[in-house]
Amino acid sequence: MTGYPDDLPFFGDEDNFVPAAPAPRQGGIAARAMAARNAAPRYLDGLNQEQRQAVETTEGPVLVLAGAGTGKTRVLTTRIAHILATGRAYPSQILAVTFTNKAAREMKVRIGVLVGEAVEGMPWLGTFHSIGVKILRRHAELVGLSSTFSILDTDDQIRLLKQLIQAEGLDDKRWPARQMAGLIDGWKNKGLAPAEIPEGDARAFGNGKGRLLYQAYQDRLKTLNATDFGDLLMLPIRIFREHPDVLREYHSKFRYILVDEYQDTNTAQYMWLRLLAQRRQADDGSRMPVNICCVGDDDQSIYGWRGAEVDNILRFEKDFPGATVIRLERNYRSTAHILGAASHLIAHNEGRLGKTLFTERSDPDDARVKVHAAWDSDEEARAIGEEVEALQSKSHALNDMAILVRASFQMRAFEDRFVTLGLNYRVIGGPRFYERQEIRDALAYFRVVAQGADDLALERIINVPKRGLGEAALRLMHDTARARGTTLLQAARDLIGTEEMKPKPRAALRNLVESFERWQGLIDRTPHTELAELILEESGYVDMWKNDRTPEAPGRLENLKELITNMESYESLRAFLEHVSLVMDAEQNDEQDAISLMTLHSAKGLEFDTVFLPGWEEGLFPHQRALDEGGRTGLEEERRLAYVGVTRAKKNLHIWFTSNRRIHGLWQSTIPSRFLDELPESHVEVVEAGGAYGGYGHSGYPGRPNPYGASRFDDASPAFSNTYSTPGWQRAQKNRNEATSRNWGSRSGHQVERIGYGETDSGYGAGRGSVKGKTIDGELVAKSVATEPSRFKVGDRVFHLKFGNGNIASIEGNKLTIDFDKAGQKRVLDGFVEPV
DNA sequence: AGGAGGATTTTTTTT
DNA sequence: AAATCCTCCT
Repeated sequence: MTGYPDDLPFFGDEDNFVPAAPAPRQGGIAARAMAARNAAPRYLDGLNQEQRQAVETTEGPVLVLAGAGTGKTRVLTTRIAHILATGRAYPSQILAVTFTNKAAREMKVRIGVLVGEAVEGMPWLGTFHSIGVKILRRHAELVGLSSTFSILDTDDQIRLLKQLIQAEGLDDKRWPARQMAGLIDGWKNKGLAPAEIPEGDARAFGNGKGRLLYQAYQDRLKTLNATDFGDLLMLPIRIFREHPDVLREYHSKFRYILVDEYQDTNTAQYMWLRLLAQRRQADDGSRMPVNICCVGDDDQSIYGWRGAEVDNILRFEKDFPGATVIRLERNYRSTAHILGAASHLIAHNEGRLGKTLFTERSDPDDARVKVHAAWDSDEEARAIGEEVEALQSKSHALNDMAILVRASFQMRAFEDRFVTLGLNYRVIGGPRFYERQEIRDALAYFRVVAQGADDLALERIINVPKRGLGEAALRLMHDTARARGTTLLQAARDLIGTEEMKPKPRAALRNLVESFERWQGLIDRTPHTELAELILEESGYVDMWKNDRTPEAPGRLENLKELITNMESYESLRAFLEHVSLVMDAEQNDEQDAISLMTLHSAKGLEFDTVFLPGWEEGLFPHQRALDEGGRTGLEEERRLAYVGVTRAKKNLHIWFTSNRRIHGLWQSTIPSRFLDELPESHVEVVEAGGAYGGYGHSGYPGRPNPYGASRFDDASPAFSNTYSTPGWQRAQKNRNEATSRNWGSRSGHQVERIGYGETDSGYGAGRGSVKGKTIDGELVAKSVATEPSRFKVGDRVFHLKFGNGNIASIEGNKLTIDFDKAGQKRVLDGFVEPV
């Protein structure tokens, strides 16, 4: 064990923000003594030459280009251990940023192993966001917040924006809050304040009110004493820029900066880093080295859609002149076949820094990458389930296997299958614990108690459980709060003393307000788990679910219990709330043996002996939307995602595609992914259908009954043809086809050869265009309905799929009132009926 | 105010 | 197909 030097003072107190203690001087007696004691530091054992260089080049800017499976995390953790062990810095003087909480956790554990307990003293190891909060809490008043500010989740954010959009007199259908949230997020990722956003962006939303809404949103956040996720990056940047003295504090504090997954940093994160790293002068006027070390792999940049700029990594040497660039190209993870497949695939991308991964493994027994075909997603899940069971019986641990999907909806088929098989599985990053309705409600109660100004939280639970405080009551509270410039809770308090409300809601409101006051009074006197239980009981929230007869109710009560249990490991309600807002994931127990199921995105950084990659079909992977919105860049990002997937596998890799997949409830035939063609034949083996997986599920052939429910491969049923011969749908079809051919026309050579691929016209039309088509359909159909005079006139006889035949009684625009023979009078949209 | 049932939309990936 | 949203009815 290479111990952390005992004689170094421990520096763990995060709140003790003193100017940095001087680091032990290099070459000083103490340092030399330590070096002697650690003559051959064991942590360097087993590193190859490049890795060792990356660990030992502690001074100056360093860029480590680390390909998949080349020991990147090991280098990072060892480097930190090295800095600590050689006495170059105290734990609190190292800033280490990761992207995910998972990665931060793992690094903590691994440094702990290398260095011993000193890792507890690394207060600045975390994600960009968690470190951002820490900085922001310290200096909140500099940006007009108080240090108890709350962090909004996406739900709150959207509700807030919706209010603002409506307040501007805009139609929130035409201008969805979700979209506005996306825009704001994008701007914040670029570090742009409302005044700085491009004019074009500002005009694009809400009849040119984009900028105004953004500003209104920020103002509102300030009065709520709240931030959103983007602010956790933006606001520290603003503080650094506007308060050089604060920035200087951090300059002298952080002696070493390390950044993981540098290829995924967005512009705001980049600015944040540069502000911290690009100091010019030390306090005594001498030039200080910028000890920043960024580790990344341009081939694994998969967060472009979130604003990540691969450019940051390509530009590193310009930003930090004199940087040492170290390449890690020796792969320790995968077989030569898997590595060969991955390299060949990623070589189809342009604009790479270019690395050549190699391995010294060569075992003739290594399996090639296997490509399998299935009829549909059910067969795919069934066959993979079988393969998993077969491996299991050959004593492979489920823990060593993973299924990596492109989109989370794909997970369901596997979950269903594994439940039937009784196979343990673990969903990683799936539907998150803290995003469940009951958990969010409970948290909203806690937020109001802990942060009385949290209007959004109060709004969320004001009528949950039902207390007769509906829209009218809420509107009154809002108006009062706005008129007096107070919080919603204060407005409620004021209102119960007046006659403005009807007696019934007023009593309910009084009851609630008094409860909150009582709970708030208990916050410092009662253990927080106890208080939490008390709140959920007294508010009637628990009873609400106890009385709920839906099948989910018991599960929800379970979740609430688990929530309370989770809270025990935090010291206060506030600490817990902070954790939750940053880490939306509850920790999972990886004790028992289970196969992992997750998206490709959340698989980055992990590895498994056996990996299954289902759903390699055009439109799904590469995803149609990535293609439509990102063009060539989008395609390349998808390819990098495929590369990430392939390189997760150590020994066995199975890739699957199906001929049919259900998209939005409709079966579509699909074309195998172009990425399959980009795999090198020498490393791939195509597993013939038939054999073990042959006879399944080809139930759609005409003449055979389909045991799996309706399928469009059966001859179209009357109901089916009815639905799809409505004029609205036909118009949609026509538009879709036009849109599709436009797409094809504008595409470049690469796709042309694909056309011949899918011989079935349904594969081409339905599979490809459908996603895009739908979006376009929506608009075109809506427009034509709105502007054209109705195709019908009063008295027409029409047919409706659900209600049968009837006569049109009256027409308003595209809405028809129809007297149905059987169903009586109904109002129905024009597109849903057809003339008889 | 609240519920029922019909209409509409949804799914890419995440801190 | 399922979840959410909306409208109308009680």
